[in-house]
Formats: sequence, structure tokens, C-alpha cells
Amino acid sequence: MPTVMVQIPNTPPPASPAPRPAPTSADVARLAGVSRATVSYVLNNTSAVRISDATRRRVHEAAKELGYVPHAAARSLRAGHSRIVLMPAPAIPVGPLYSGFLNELQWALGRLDYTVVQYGTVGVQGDDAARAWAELRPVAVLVPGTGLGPDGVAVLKRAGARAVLTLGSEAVEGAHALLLDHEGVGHAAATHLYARGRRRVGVVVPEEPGLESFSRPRLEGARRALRGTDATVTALPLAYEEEPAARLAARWRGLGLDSVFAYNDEYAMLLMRALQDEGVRVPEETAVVGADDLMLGRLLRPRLSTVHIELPSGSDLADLVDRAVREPGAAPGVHKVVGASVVHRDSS
Amino acid sequence: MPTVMVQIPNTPPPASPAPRPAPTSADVARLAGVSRATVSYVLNNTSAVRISDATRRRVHEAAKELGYVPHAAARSLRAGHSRIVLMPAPAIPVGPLYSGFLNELQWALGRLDYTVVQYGTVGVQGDDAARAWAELRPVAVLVPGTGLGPDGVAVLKRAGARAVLTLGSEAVEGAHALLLDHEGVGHAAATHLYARGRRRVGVVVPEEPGLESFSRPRLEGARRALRGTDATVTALPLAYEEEPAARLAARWRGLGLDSVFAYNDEYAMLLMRALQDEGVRVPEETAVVGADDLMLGRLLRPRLSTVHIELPSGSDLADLVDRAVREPGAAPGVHKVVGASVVHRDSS
DNA sequence: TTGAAAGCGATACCAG
DNA sequence: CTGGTATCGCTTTCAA
Repeated sequence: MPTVMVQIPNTPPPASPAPRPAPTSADVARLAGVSRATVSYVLNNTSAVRISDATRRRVHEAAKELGYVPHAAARSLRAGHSRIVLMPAPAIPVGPLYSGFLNELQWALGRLDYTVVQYGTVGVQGDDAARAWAELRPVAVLVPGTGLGPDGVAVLKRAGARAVLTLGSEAVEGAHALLLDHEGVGHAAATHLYARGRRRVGVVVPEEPGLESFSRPRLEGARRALRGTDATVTALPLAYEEEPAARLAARWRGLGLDSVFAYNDEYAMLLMRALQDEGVRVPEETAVVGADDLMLGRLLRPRLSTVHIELPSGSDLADLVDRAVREPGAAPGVHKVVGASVVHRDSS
Repeated sequence: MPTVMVQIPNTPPPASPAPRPAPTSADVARLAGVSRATVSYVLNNTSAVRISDATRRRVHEAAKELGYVPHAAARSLRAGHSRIVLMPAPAIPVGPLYSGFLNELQWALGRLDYTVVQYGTVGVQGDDAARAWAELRPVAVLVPGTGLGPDGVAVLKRAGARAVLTLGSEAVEGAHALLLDHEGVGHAAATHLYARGRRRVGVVVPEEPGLESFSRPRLEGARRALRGTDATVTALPLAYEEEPAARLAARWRGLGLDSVFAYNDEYAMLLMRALQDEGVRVPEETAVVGADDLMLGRLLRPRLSTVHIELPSGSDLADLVDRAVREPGAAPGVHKVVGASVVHRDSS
């Protein structure tokens, strides 16, 4: 659709090549015939000052006519703080469990009048990332997983962050921590398998990068659960592809395992399929347990036993953030999120 | 932990209750014994001006010592523009296909020196959302799905956005469009089923809110493919739960369908399991086709036929954004993303 | 090579 | 009830 541009006298030039600057509150003031201060009072409903209704109307109309939108940067520069809660956007494909949790959290923080910004920090590591985040002067930072050290926390605090929360398996100096207790997940799975009479337990460890901070503690938890018993734990590195799964299944009988905790439901599905294709009977020859309690586990045959993980509700976490922001002096709290419970179905 | 405050001469007060303000470039200048201008030159590597190496070192050291981090808001206020590319964070749980695409895109935009901000806009609709986004003065806005009208585009443009791109099934006045061609997906699936001799085709339509903008065109595409033939298309509303799926399966034979396009692979898995539990043989009695070509389709038995969707690569889209930003005068382009191809496996 | 100062847009104090 | 004005942190032009 070609567009022909014609210059018409006394008409502003076409917006495209020389877009006029965005209207400011000064423009609104001029159009409404009042001062900038008055505009600010009206648009922010400042209660400490009374403005005549006629003036209010004129200001609102002028603002609408110009399509005025306040400039967040200018505002927070003046205010000395923002209402931004910054979260690094997950760099790895994140499951439905976690992404649902993030959405709920966003919604809850939005209700508390925070602006949630997921900052795309791909390829920047550790404290450099913290510096990049600090440039936005967020009022709070919520970091999933590892990757933020005590120095990073200090950088953020010095940049005015009133709360730094980490959401992972270990606490970081100076930050509030939500301990997700992945160890508990592995522990629950292994305990369950042991109770069902299994003694040679495999634990799938995904080879995908970025999952170590979840997978390592899950493996460790399984180890801890069976330490001092007559059972053994074998780590099974596995990439999320059919071919590696088939190779693992092919040498399965040689491994002499009678059960496996497959990291999560998706890996469990992958491995269970490979085992069945190889003729290994589930659960008779090998019991399989997943984690995350996804829908797909209920759709498999046999139905997949899994570890249900009780995440804190988004609103709970939002409240926690809010409290931390309002009381920046308080000692960083460590909140252990327990709630790994086995859902026993047919695969174990 | 009550804190007693004592003013100690020449000593900063305890950091916790009255955190000292973040260091500014003026602080750095003072410590380095130079002017603010010099600090700015050094930290930004301004090439138009030559600073002695000794001064450079002093400035860098001072900055490091104070933990100085520039204030993004002040900077972009002064500059008159930002490098922010804003994307509304998806409000609905998003599949691995799409979330992988988003990550790739973020990475690519990061390489082009843009800051990707996923703005959590839950509960704000249409043009209100656009106003909220405009407050950040993003240089570009990338909106998936529907929900942005021509007015919203205008608001963003007036706030200085040099490019607005929509990513969905229909173009919006004034914005560049990436047409995802969901119709093509439905069309491909239905055509495939017809070619395999099926004549009574069901199409699953998810009941989950927020998916209409995907599901409607997929259904429409199937309708279009079979219009004027002897085949029929039946819409099948379905919630993503076991129970509704079982109910649908229970009345399946009464529906007299010989095939179904199940919206995507996950719904296909859900329905296929319910059908099999009901004794309906797949593909003999009913052929099933999914979409998105997820791993799980390969793990089902029978292996799931699916529609593979060729999304543009993240770098391609990033380049497109970059070009649109650099040439804001150009007429908004409409880029049709074709690439729906059937992967025939065993379920159809 | 470095410094002084203007100004980006919004807000809040203090006068009128 | 409304207007002038200083201020937030940073960049950049102009002088020195």
C-alpha cells in the first residue's frame, strides 16, 4: 500500500519523518491556560490542595486532547524512587508450574500498585547483571535461582532497592530468601521409593544448562534420604531428546536399577516412554517418579507418580515483598517453603 | 531488633533505618577531584573529547569505590529517548514453543543494545494498557495477540515510540504486523485430514480465556479448508481438565466424528487419552491431529500427527524491530509468517 | 584538558 | 485557590 505524501500549507508536516515531541505537562498547562503546578495537582488528585471544578475540567480536557501521558522517568527522578519491582526474565524455558506462579505474582504486585518489570538479562552474568538492574532503581528485586552474590545484593541496595529477595535453594547474604527446598523434593521421592521396597534408585539429572540449581539439590536430597540405608543412588545425566533417552533405556538392564526419580514429570515421560519401548515394565521392573504434578502425568499409562510442590501463592509472595519494602530496616528473613508431598499413582 | 540511634560526629549513621542515598556522578566527581562533566566523559568513553589517562583512572577508581551505578531515568530523561523495547508479559500460561521464541528474541535484542522490558499488565485492558506502557517512553513496543487498537498505537507513537509491532493474526492500523497465520494452521490440519479420507472433522476450541485469538482463527482456517467439500466441521469446546475431556469422550460416538484437530499437542494429548480410555481406537475410528510439534507428541502412542509452526527466528524479528526503529518514516509493513506444515505420524 | 551551566519533565514547597 | 521556582541525576555545549 504505497502512500503519497503531499505538503499542505499551514498543516503540520506528516508525523512520520519528524515526529513532534511527546506533549509535556507544560503543553497541557498552556492549552488549559493554567500553570504546570496546577496540572500536576489535578492529574494526581492531590488532596492537600483544592482546585475549582472548572479548572479541573479544563485540565482534563486539555490532557485528553493532547494525548498527554506522564513521563515515568521524570516522575521517578523527581520522586527519588520508583515502584518498579524488577525480576530477571527466566533465561531457560520455564514450565507451566513456574510460569503460572509468575503470572499470579505479577497480578498480585500490580494490585499493590507496583510495576513489575521482567528485565531480559540474557548473556550478562552475576554482578554485572546486578549493576544493569540497579540502573533502573527498582524499589525491589526478586531473583529466581542462583546467580546473585552478596556483592550483587550490596550493589542493588546501594542503588536504593529497599528489598532484595531470592527465590532458590540457598540464601544469599543480605537478601531475603525464599528457600524452595528442592532437596525436599528429592528427599520425598527417594523416601517414597524406599518405602515401596526399591533399593537401587536412579536419579535423572538434566544436561540442559541452567537447570543445575534445581537438579543438584534434588539429587542431593535423594542421596540424603537414603544415606545410611542399604539403598544406592545413581545419577543419570540425560538430555531432553528422544535419542539420548533411547540410549539410556538400551543400557538400562545393565545398570541394575529398580526405580528412578526422573527430575520432573517431563523427563519422567521421556524416560518412561523409552523404557517401555525397550520392553522394561513400569512399575514392575522399574518404578518411575516425576515431580511438579503436571497434567501430563495423569494422562500417562501407567499414571505417573509425582512429587507435588506447594509453591507459595502469588499474593503471599507479593505481600512479603510489600512488607520488605515498607520495612527496609528489618533483618532479611529466610522463609522455608516446605510442601513437597508425593502423589502416589501407578508408576511406582 | 530495636535500633538506638546516636549521632556520632563525622560518622555516617547506620545504613539500615536511614539508608544514605545512592551515589551520584557528583559524588564520584568529588571523590576523584574532577567535575561532573569529566566523570560523564570518562564513564561513557566519549570519543569527542580527550581525557588524560591519569584522570580516567582516578574516575574509574572513585566510581568503583562508591559502587556508582548510573541512573537510567535521569539519563534517558536528558537524552530524550530510551532504548527500551517493551513487551507486555503474556497473561496466560504460554507454551514452550512460544516462550522459547521470546527468550531468543530477548537475547537478539540485547545484542542490538536494547533493553527488553516485559511489562506485567495484568488486569489492564486495551488503550489503558497502552497508556501505562507509554509512560515508560519505550523506543519500540512489541505486542503479542490482540488487545491493541489503532488508538492505542497512536498513544504509543505520540509518546515517542518509533515502532509498534503486533504479533498476531490480524494487522492493526498504524503498526507493523507480524501475521502469525493461525488460519493456516487450521487449514493445514483440515486439509491433511481430508486427504486421509476423513469427512467429519471435529475442532477442539479451548475454553480457557485468553486463547480465543489463537483458537478462533485456527477453527476458521479448518472451516475454510473444507468449505465446498462434502466434509463437515464441528467445533468442540473443551476445558483443559481430565473430567471435561472424559465427558466429551463419553458422548464421542454420538457425535459421529471420524477425526479431530485438537487445537494443539497438549489438548490433543488430553483428548486422545480420554478417547482411548473410552475404547475409541486412534487412528482407526478417530484420527487426531495436534499442533506446535512439541516433544510430547513424539512420546505418545500412537505418535501424534501435528502441525509444525515455523516461527520467525528471534534474530530476524529483532532485526525487524531495529529497522523499524531506525526508519520510523517507513510505512508499517505487514509480514506474513507462513510455515504451517503437517508432520504426519501415526495418529492420523 | 577541564569546568560551569543549561535543561530534560514532573513535583512540591512557599508566596500571593 | 493558583503560580513561580528549586530540585532530582545526567549529558553536552560553550568557555576557559
